[in-house]
Amino acid sequence: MQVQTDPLSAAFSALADPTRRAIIARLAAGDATVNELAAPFDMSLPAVSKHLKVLERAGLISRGRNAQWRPCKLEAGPLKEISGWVEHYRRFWEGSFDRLDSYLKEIQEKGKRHE
Amino acid sequence: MQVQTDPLSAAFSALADPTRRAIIARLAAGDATVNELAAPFDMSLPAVSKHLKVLERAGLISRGRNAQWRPCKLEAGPLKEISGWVEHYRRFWEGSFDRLDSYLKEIQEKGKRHE
DNA sequence: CAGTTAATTAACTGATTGGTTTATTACAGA
DNA sequence: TCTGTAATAAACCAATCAGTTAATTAACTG
Repeated sequence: MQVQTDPLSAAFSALADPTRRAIIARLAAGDATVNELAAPFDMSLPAVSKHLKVLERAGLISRGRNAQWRPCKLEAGPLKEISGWVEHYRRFWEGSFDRLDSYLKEIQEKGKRHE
Repeated sequence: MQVQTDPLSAAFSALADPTRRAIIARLAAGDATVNELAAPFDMSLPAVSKHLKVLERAGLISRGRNAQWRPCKLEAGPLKEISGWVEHYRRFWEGSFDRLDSYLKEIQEKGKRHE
């Protein structure tokens, strides 16, 4: 199961599945248990459990414990990272050319440090 | 190769790879040929060609033809879609109000759920 | 035409993904 | 302590992914 990818890749990968995005959307309305999250899907419970594990490993959700229920909670950190990443390209669907240059320079610096 | 997924999934999936994100970053600085794009990577040319195909199928790049070169060009439509999707969750990483809000919601639900 | 360069296709490989069914763990309540 | 419920783990499977090397297509050049 997904070994040591960088956080951004893990987040993108986790969101590249409609089921998992639907789970995120559901959690935006409030915390929910695994069974509650699984209800809308024509899929076994273990399958949903696996999706939740993917989301958890990507940091997109956290899970608490309340008796035998494991309430899931949306954690937006990775969403913020994705937003930050994609916003650097905003000029490509709009008109302004600000801030991209510094981003590219930053990337170039990282490359020189071999990353 | 990747059969008929929805556009958003295809875009997220395409971006869930550091090599492909680096290619996107490079193309943000201007169009480039396959060899130019492949240069920074310790990877065979066919491997890069495959990455480009993934990006193309996701609509993130387009390819023209200039003699034997295939200039690649960034297409930001899918990036805009991702931006739109993720912005729906902005409230989850802005402000401490939301954390308090979900905390209160959680407390409240402890009493009335699973009656 | 022959030779070179740019890029893709083909065939193959090992790892990962997304789902299944069955078994197991953890807890609550009578 | 026994039973039911919530959830995960284990084992398995087919499909996809990310890379390789070797072959092929397509275009320019001498």
